[in-house]
Amino acid sequence: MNVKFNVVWLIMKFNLKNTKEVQDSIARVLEICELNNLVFTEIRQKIFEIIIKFKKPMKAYEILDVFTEFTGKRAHPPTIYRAIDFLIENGFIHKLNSINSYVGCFHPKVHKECYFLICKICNIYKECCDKNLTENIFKSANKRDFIVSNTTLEIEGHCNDCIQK
Amino acid sequence: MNVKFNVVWLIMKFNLKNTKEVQDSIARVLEICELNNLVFTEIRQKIFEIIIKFKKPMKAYEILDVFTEFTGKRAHPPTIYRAIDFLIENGFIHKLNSINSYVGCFHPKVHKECYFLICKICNIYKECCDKNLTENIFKSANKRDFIVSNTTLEIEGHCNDCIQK
DNA sequence: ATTGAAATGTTATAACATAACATTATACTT
DNA sequence: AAGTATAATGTTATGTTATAACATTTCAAT
Repeated sequence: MNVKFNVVWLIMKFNLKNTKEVQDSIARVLEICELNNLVFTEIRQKIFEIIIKFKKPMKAYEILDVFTEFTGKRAHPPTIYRAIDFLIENGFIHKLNSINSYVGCFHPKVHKECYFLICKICNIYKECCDKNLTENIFKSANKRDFIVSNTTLEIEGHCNDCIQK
Repeated sequence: MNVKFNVVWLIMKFNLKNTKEVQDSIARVLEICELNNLVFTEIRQKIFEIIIKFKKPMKAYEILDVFTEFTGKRAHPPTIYRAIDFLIENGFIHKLNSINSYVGCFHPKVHKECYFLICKICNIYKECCDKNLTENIFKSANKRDFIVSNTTLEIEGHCNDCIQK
């Protein structure tokens, strides 16, 4: 499938804009890399930027297309997936398993567990932390003699904006 | 990849045994189909049986191989995926998005939302209902002006048996 | 300068899933 | 019972998501 037109359209539409939120997240990531001696290469930066600025969950091959578009040179899937691995590993982005997509993290390293609201209509997502809920999940699992290493909580439904319309 | 040996080995090992739990679930599903005029065809039954008796999350192509093995005639992916769709739609099985696998439901239609514990070591899963937790999730989402249509909660970690060892 | 580890480039293919259309089964009407 | 509409299945091909494997480059530490 030729996703190109679609992606270009989306880039134009959202222009990968630098909101305050996005800038803060990027600054925070740079800081974390500095502090932890993580090699935040050109490729990893570009890919992180694309994901965080896109504001919607991105498919790996969408990222690939936008990346290629941006840098001018043809990239291959492993390039994207390697960067994705790095970014997930360090908590800079998250994968939404229920829709095979990737989203930027707006408070990297601050939280251990968060969950996601995904609007089925506008496709926008929201990253949420709820300490109480997280504790509740751990407790529920522990009660069943289970040691939690990582959780996936994804909630699909309709966001407020789309309900209004 | 030739998954055949592996699957045969697994069938022999677990023998797709009819535990009380499995029997109850099958009986319950038959009942639900009866009540709701659902067409529970041979194919759908066989595939449901394989999944529920397997006791571990199954990949679609594993199901395909076991199904082919069982029925003696070569099946194609759409056959499996169609049955999977039917079974999920009616709440007889669930998909674990985080590991692209399918698991049988041990209390079909009784619950609306449940969550899953997946042991990283032995690969066994446990389907759990926690009314309190479910309510908590809904509340947390509603607080953020979000109307929930469906949730995915998958918890990876270590089960008690594997911790003991 | 040398070298060793990490990152990237490149090709190929594995793993997961569905589109599209042909055929068969079923159950409902007349 | 024959006709017919709908659902289910068969079949081929292909779309989508992700990784293996090996070659090359980069870059910091000695």
